[in-house]
Amino acid sequence: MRYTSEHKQATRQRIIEAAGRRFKQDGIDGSGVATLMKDAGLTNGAFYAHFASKDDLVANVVADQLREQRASFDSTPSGRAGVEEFVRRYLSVEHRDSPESGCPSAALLDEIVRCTQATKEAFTDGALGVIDEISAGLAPGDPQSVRAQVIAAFALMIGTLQLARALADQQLADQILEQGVQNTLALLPAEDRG
Amino acid sequence: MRYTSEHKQATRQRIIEAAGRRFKQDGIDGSGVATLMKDAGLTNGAFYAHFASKDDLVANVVADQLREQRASFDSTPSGRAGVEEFVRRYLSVEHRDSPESGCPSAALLDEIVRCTQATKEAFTDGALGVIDEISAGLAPGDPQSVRAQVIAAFALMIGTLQLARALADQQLADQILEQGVQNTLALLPAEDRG
DNA sequence: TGTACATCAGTGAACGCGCGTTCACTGATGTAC
DNA sequence: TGTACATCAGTGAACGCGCGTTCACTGATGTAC
Repeated sequence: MRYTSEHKQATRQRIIEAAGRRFKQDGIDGSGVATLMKDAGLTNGAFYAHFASKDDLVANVVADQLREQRASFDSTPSGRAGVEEFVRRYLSVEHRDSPESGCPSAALLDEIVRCTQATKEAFTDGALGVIDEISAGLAPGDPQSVRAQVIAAFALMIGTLQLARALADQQLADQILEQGVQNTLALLPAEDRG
Repeated sequence: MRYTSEHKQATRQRIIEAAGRRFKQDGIDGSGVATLMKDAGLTNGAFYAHFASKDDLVANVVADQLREQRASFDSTPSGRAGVEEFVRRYLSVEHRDSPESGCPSAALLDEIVRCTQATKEAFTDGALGVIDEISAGLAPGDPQSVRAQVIAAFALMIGTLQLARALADQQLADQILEQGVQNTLALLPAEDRG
């Protein structure tokens, strides 16, 4: 089956996106190459025509996931209102109950810590991209002025979502999400700047 | 080798503590039973005399880790000063660089999400124990009044430590820890109550 | 007190299985003539 | 335009390995007499 180079690129992207969903659902260690390829509608042997190793895929998936998250924020309204909407969606029951289509940091952060240097670098670049995107939304003229607050808000959202997911008591988890929204909004600058 | 029942209990505890360290370093999925037993100075076959399965061990490790964390907080000075000391130690470079002897939530939270119900229940009970211990330290007469703030502070500390560990840029990670201390202290009640 | 026996924590080899990875092969398409 | 050939994305079986788990066995200790 000889195809155009576009075709191969499209397949590669399909593998990366399917792996993103699977990793967030079952963990990186918990997802085998054969399963990932089946998710993408292929057999295991084709994997190494696209990636040098599973570690190589992981780094690409992390980069792609954060690029995607940045893009999703880019399409929300700018300014304080947009950020508030983002925070409420992030700390929603829907997001808590659907990790496979949600934030890669909340689902994978402590596995990423144990990954290769390349993956950690992909995470660093991607996470700073997301943070700068949010900062620019809040303070278009001077994103640096709010960056520390945005990082703190992001850390609080990640920790809150992880806690809400891990708790066996659903009512308590609901409460924690609600409180999380208030606490996160309080950490962010009240008015648009710049 | 017939021993007293104390001996068996001591061995069991040794396995649980060794597994705690190993899990926090290499992840739950990343730690095999044979490795865990070798860490405890035993061979793999003895494992099933102590635990029904690896899942059973995981639930016991999670419970033990949080009990330990609660006890470590119990031994810090009470009141706002003690909590501040706790926060600074939690968000220190030493804690960032030694996950194997650190907070189980920061190292394992998103793996715990994917564990059995028994493990999530062990986490829920243990985490509430830690949170109530901290709350009681801050407001001895009325811990409930500060519980939501303590939960938010805990979530922020977990997210911040995970971010600091995942970032490939160490200088940035250092900054994030420092800012994390300020933000966490700001979330907590300023004065002792009760 | 001294000896024979029962107990059972721990050993270490083995089980089937899924892991990441390799490789000989297939066959639809693009290209050369 | 029609045909022969080269390409190479994808197939599927196989590799050695470590996984979680099982099991026949060992041998130091506590107990019975």
